[in-house]
Amino acid sequence: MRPGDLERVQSLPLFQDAAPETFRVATAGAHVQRFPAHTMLLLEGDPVDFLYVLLDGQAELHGTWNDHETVLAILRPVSTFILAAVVLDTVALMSARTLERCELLMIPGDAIRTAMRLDARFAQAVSRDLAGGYRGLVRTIKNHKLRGGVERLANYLLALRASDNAGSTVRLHFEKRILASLLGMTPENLSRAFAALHDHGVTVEGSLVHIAKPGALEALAKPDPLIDNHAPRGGDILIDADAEIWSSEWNRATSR
Amino acid sequence: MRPGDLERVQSLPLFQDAAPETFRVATAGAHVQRFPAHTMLLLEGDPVDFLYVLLDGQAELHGTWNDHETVLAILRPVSTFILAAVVLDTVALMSARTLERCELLMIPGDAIRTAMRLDARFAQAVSRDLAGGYRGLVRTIKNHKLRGGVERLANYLLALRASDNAGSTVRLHFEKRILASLLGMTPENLSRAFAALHDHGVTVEGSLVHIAKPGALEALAKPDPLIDNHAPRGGDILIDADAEIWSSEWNRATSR
DNA sequence: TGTCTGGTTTGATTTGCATCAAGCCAGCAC
DNA sequence: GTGCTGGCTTGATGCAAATCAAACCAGACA
Repeated sequence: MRPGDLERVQSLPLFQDAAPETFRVATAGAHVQRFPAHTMLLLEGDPVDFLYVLLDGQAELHGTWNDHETVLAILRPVSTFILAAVVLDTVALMSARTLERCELLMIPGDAIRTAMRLDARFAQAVSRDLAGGYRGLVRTIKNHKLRGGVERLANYLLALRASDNAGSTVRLHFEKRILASLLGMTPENLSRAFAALHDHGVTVEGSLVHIAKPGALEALAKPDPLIDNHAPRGGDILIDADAEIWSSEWNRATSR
Repeated sequence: MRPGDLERVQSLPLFQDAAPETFRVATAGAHVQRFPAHTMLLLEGDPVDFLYVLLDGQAELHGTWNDHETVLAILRPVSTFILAAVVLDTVALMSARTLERCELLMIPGDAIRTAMRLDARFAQAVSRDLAGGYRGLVRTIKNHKLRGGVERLANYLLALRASDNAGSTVRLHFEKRILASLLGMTPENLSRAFAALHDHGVTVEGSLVHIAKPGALEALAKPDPLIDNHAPRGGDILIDADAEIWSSEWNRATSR
C-alpha cells in the first residue's frame, strides 16, 4: 500500500464516521492488489469475499444474460463496490472488470460485517451508503424507462460537465462503446445520438465533446433533480444538500 | 391499530432483530392511517417524514418525467417503503399512490434514525434491508436492459407462479395497464405480448392466466437466478438461501 | 333495462432502435 | 513505409415497440 492510501480510504463517507479502532480492525486483514487492464475481478454468481475499494484506475460493473452483456456502472477512484453483496454475504449480481491498470484495496467481508456489529456508527454509515446507492439505481431506472436514447446522452453530457467542473468542453473518460452500453444503446446508435445533438451545439472530436450552447442542450435534455443528481434544484432552501455523496461512480456513470 | 398489527410489523426482517425497547420507542410515535383508493400518499420531490408500512391494501410507487409516468413497484402487505429516503432524511425520488383502500402505519423518520443510533442490531437490519433493495434494483435494471418485452412478461409470469405457490393458473393482482407500465411497455403491447405467449401455452381470461406448458414458457423466458429471484439455482449447495427476504414487493413486482 | 365509463383488445401506421454491412481512421507491429 | 487491428462512423435494412384509432366488453349506475 502506498503512503496516503489508507487516508484516502478513511476519508470515504463509508469510513469517515467509523471509530478509529473499527477502521483499524477492518483494514488490518485487508491487502492491496494490482491488476492489469481488461482483467475480471469478480464474476456474477460468485460468492463475494471482499469489499473492494478502487484506489487507482478505472473499472466497470456489468451484467450478463443470454449471451448479451450490459454495462451497469463505471467506477473511478476512490470508490467502493459490491457493498450490498458483502453485507448480505451472498453472491455477486454484477461482474467487475478492469478497464485499465488498477490498484484495489480488498477488505475481507467478515471484517466489514464484524465492524457493523461492533460499531453502530459504522453500521449507520453502511446504511447511508447503501441508501445512496439505492437512490442512484432508482434514478437510473427512471432515466431508462422514461427517456429516449438521445435524451439520456444529452443528460449524461450535462452531468459530466457539472461533475468535472469542466468548461464548455468535457472529456469522455472511457471508450464510446462502453458509454453506449452504459446508456443502453449500441455503439452505432450512440454515434447517431451524437450526430442528433449536433443541431443543439454539440460537436465531438475523439473523446473531447464541445458543448457550444448549454442552453439548447438543456432544453433538449430537460434535466430533473429527481433523476439527474446534478440538476438545479427548484428554487428552495429546504434541501441544501442531498446526502448522496456516494462512494461510487453510479451517479456520474448512470447520468445522474 | 388493529390487534395483531404490531406483531405483523415486528415480524418484518427490518424489525425482528431489533431490541424490544428499540421497537417500542420507534413505534411509540407512529400512527395508523387509512386511505381511500387512488390517493397520493407521497409526491416525488417532497421531504419524507415517515417510514411507511403497508398493512393492508395495495399501493404503487412510480416516477415521472416530462409528462410521462412509469410504475416502479407494486407494494403488498406487509412491506415498508421509502426507507432509503428516511435514512438519508431527504426528498422522495418516487411518488406513492394507493391502488385500493389501504391501511398504513407511519413511523416518524426521526424515530427510525434515532433507533439506528441507539441499536446497532437495528442499524444492521436497516443495512440488510437496503442491501436487499439495492440488489432488487440491480436485478430490475438487468431485466430491462438485457431482455425484450415478451421475455420480461414471461419471466414475470414464472415469478408469479413461484411466489404465489400457485398451480398452473396464476392471478394478476392488479390492472394490466399497471403491469404494462411496471414491465416497461404500453398496455397495447402487453396485450400483444400475451398473444405472443399463446404459442407457448399461455392463455388469458381476465386476470387469470393459465400456463399450460411451463417448460415451453421457461424455454422462452430463460430465467436466471442473477436476475429472477425465483429462478432455480445451478446445482450447488453453496448458497442455500439468498438473504434477500425483503420487505417489499420489488422482487415479485419487478419480475424478480 | 339502457347508457356511460374505463379498461382491454385489435388493427394500421410511424418511430426508434438494432442489425448488417461497408468504409474510415488511428495506433502499432513488422 | 506496409499491413494489420480495433474502435468509430455511416448507410441500408429489418424488427420491436409506441402511437393513433376504432371496436369491444364489463361494471356502475340511473
